[in-house]
Amino acid sequence: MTHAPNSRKEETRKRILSVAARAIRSHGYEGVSLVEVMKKAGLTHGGFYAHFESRDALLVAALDRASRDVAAEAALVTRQRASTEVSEFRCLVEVYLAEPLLGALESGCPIAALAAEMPRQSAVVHEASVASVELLIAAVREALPELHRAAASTVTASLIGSLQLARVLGDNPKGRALLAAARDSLIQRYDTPTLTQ
Amino acid sequence: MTHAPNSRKEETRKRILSVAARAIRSHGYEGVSLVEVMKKAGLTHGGFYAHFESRDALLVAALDRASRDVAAEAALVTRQRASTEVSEFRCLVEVYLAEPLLGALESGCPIAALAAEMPRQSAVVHEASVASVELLIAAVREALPELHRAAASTVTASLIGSLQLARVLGDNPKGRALLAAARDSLIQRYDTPTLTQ
DNA sequence: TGTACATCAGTGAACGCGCGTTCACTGATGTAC
DNA sequence: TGTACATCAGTGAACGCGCGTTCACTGATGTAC
Repeated sequence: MTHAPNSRKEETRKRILSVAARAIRSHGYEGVSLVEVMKKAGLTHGGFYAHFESRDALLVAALDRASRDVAAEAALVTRQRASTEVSEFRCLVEVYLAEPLLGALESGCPIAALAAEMPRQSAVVHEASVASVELLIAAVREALPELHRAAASTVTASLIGSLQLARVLGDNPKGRALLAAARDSLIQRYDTPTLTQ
Repeated sequence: MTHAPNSRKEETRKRILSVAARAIRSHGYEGVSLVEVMKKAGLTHGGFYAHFESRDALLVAALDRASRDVAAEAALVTRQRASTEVSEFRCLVEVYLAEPLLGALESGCPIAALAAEMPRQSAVVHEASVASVELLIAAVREALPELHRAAASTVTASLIGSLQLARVLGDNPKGRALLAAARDSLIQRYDTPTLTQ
């Protein structure tokens, strides 16, 4: 019945963070409103500074949270399919460019949602953004067959660019076709056994 | 000495539009401030509505202007090199992923700067954005060797994704390396004579 | 078990600021005669 | 050429609004005895 100290506060903080991790993806760094985030977390805005030092601190934590969530989902799908013949790279591409993401801006990779805003953020937010881009490139490198690991940054760029363009076209046949073409192209080109050309 | 009617006003409008075409790229749709745009055009903010019906109307016109500027530059470079052996596709890639763009957010393709914001804009701005994405894909298709035209949307996604990621890394060796890798990868894969594989 | 008190998560009013938009106006330009 | 007037591009004050941040407070939770 006794809780660890700070347990209730900690839960509230997690709730705020979870709302914020969705908000940065659906509205962008600059579109996030503290009042809205707190409201969606079931609180009034005044309590915010008991949990985060500043708006920037929230953006940094939310980016981290969103990145971890996407990485965890990719890892989960990969593990689930480990027994089949589906490669790690194919799993990554299919998670990253999954069709439901077209209509769910609050889900999916935060870098696809935020890349263009990253260079103009404050130093802390920019630095966290750079780190998160480098982590994504490293994750893509790990998932690629050894033969193609040098292409990691190019593949990452294709992933985020394709998701963005498909979302602009919309959750409709045009957007879905663009997404499918991107998946096919990446898998055909890079999902080859290590030793063949 | 006599000017055509509206000539002075027309010039002012062009000046505002030119400032706005840079502003949407350096600050995003949502980061554009009318007060700032007017100030940079050498005017006070009150006069804005004599030139544009609304903020949205400016965003639409600025996107159009920026898109045309980039297309014109690509066409110019292609024409300048027409006598050499450099292909149209290679010119496009080199203009689109040119190194000086790393430190010049106000230049370059507006879609790289705005893609993630496009799905959440008002109907008019979103529609203009979709049209501009489709125009870019069509331009890429035209520039590609015939053999590879089916890959137009995938190539476009690589272009915008690469420019964005390189800009996040910054105007430094890391950003330049990413950009160079993207150029090399695209040229190596797609800039092949029509009939060879 | 029951009362008294300390802790602390969350509330809501207030602040100064920049935004998009409106509008009465000023003053320079260009026309009429 | 010179004066009187109309046009119209641009000015600047004002509006209502939502923002990030601060802070005195309330009221529920948990501890001491």
